[in-house]
Amino acid sequence: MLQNPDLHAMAVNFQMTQVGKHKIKLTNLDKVLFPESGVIKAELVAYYLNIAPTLLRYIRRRALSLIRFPDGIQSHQFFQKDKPDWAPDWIESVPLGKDEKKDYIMATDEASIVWLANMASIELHIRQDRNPNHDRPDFFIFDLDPPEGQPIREVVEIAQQLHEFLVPYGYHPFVKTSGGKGLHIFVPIETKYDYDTMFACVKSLAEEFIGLHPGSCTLKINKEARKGKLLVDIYRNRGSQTIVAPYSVRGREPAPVSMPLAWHQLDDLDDPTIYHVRNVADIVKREGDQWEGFQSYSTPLHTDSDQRKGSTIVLPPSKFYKTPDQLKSYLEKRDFSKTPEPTPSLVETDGDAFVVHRHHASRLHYDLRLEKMVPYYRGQFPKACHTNPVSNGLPSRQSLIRLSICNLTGRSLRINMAAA
DNA sequence: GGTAGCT
DNA sequence: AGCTACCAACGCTTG
DNA sequence: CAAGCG
Repeated sequence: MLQNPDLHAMAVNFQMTQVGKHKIKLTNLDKVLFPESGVIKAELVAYYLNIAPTLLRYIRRRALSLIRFPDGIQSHQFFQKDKPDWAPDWIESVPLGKDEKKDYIMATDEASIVWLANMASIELHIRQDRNPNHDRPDFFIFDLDPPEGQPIREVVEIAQQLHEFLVPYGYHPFVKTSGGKGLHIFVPIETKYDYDTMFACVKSLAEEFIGLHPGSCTLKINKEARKGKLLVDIYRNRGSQTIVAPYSVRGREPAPVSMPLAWHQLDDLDDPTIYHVRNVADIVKREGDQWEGFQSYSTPLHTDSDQRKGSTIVLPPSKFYKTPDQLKSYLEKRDFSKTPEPTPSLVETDGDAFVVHRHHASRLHYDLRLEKMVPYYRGQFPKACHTNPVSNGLPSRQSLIRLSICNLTGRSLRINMAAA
């Protein structure tokens, strides 16, 4: 007979763990959350712990919306934004919303991710802004929402068309699965526009794109009006709207993950549910995060004067992207006899090479120069894009990207990119 | 999943 | 001691 | 104006 009433009540169905410097009580680890696939809570916690370092790149300092399924996906679910007053004091939060009366949960480290997972927070949704710039989004979204029964290959084709459409504006779109049949396209932007400005810009892009593909796409939410067409959902690009985070699990069978992909991986994507809670951590460990450097690709929003004209693109000034003309004047200004650096030069290689320079300028930093043979975009980079810094118009089909890596904090790296 | 308020 | 309620949000369209 | 939808 157990004498301790607490011990009796809990039937020892919990265990303590420590993640970093925080102790966390994990409860009901054998509870089945996904009945068909048999995924239990221990697997959810393990997944989120393993993916945490990568996941945190996309959710750190973002107010979260949790979708929780404490008794599994067959039972009731609910949103949660407000931090409960019984949460550990090391769970960070930020007052937001009307009258700032809600204390939005933010994940800042692996421990907070594990705490969320133990709460059966299967889905993590994020805003497009990062604390403390809650009125300045740093990416925009196209949510490609196919009509019932549309084959995934048709969704892929539209995503690729949208990709090709956006690149000439200087944007650098990224794609991920939604976890269902949809695809999400994220486009990083500089953190200097309010939501209204961003939305107007996205809307004008979407309207032009739909004009090019009126038979297959629509902006109309109305069910009748969009019969059989894929909805290009731009309406999430507003403050207080959210979208499922990269690497979030979805609350349906077979526990799929919203999986960031490289564009070429769409070429043979037939079933988005091959990416799920049981294999994504291993895939990322083996093959890497396909959105690596996401933030470094941010660009200004385009303006009306940035319209493509003929075969020439006018890129807006950017601290990350340089046009060949801008680079030419930069290179002319450099005098390598006055610096201790070796003069950059092309090296005879198979195409892949790298050089690291220790560069003690106004701030100590390291320059990493990567040279890689890459095929033109999808084998046929549009002529209109020949001044894009990624292809750089080099006759040898070689792209050079200069990365300047500055160690600012001793812990994290800031990476600036420019074509070179 | 954890708590509070009610019976 | 057991039961239940709670846990988001907003513009837009439709009835 | 409430309900439904994304």
